[in-house]
Amino acid sequence: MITEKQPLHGDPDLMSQTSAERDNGSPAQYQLNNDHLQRAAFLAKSLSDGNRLRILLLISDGKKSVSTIVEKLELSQPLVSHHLKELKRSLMVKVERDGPFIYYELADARILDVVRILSQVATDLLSERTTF
Amino acid sequence: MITEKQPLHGDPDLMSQTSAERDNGSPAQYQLNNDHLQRAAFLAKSLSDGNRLRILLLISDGKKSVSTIVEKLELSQPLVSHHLKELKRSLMVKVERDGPFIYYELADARILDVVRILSQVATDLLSERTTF
DNA sequence: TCAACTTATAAATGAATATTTATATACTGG
DNA sequence: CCAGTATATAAATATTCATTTATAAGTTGA
Repeated sequence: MITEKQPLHGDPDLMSQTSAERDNGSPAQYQLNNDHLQRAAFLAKSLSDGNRLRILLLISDGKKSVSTIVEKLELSQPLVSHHLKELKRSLMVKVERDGPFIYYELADARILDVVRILSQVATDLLSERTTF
Repeated sequence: MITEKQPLHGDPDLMSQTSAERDNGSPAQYQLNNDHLQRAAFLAKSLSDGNRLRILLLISDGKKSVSTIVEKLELSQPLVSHHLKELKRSLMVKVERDGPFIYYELADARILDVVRILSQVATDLLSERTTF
């Protein structure tokens, strides 16, 4: 069997989509086909943790070492490493070594744009809900 | 009656953040404080599943009944209901009843903007990575 | 009321994930 | 090489989550 219908969660990577199986009839309403959606979902998963967003925000104005992130965010060092690994897996950060230090930097400024929009939308949705 | 459901255990809500505890020294670099990041993370979690993105895309050009979503996306009805519940929890969909049919509609067009940006960023990050 | 249809919920299962604690690996100066 | 520092990884745990199967609940027309 080659193609399963459900996108199984095996050991996913950003590039683990091989399909372009069927277009389901719907003419890619907004230029978004299923592969596009899967990739977007993959990035969204990386953005779905508050501590990772704090890390992304912190490294958005220039590279920071792991120890700097640990100090500024008051998180344990293994936890920061764990989250950085996830962010690296989704290609959201660039990594650079300088001696014993390893510097992480936001890979694409649009990622922070997305976070800002999400924050604004969340605020608006909440106010719409509570305004009546 | 319409939108209020009894929580099973104590499931979180978009508004479960009450803090504004500390600003951690960092001066809200981009107008984003910790609460903003938590709310953004909450929405991102709703966007982190491919099937939910498929649903959001489908209902982005007008309300659709559950059965329509089931047919077009070829997902089981309980699975669609489950995802719609999650989308409702994050306030991303508006719900409207008409007889036996229940129609779901995208609550805010910017949500689809976010999906598009994420898709584009993912594509770009992949090409940057594989181009060398 | 009954029967058919539409949608929601419950229970079960397996996989993913965030966090902690403990340990390993890698780099540098002496 | 050694000691110290910086970072990563392993193991363990508890929680969350996507999916399936089965069943309930709400709506409408007869």
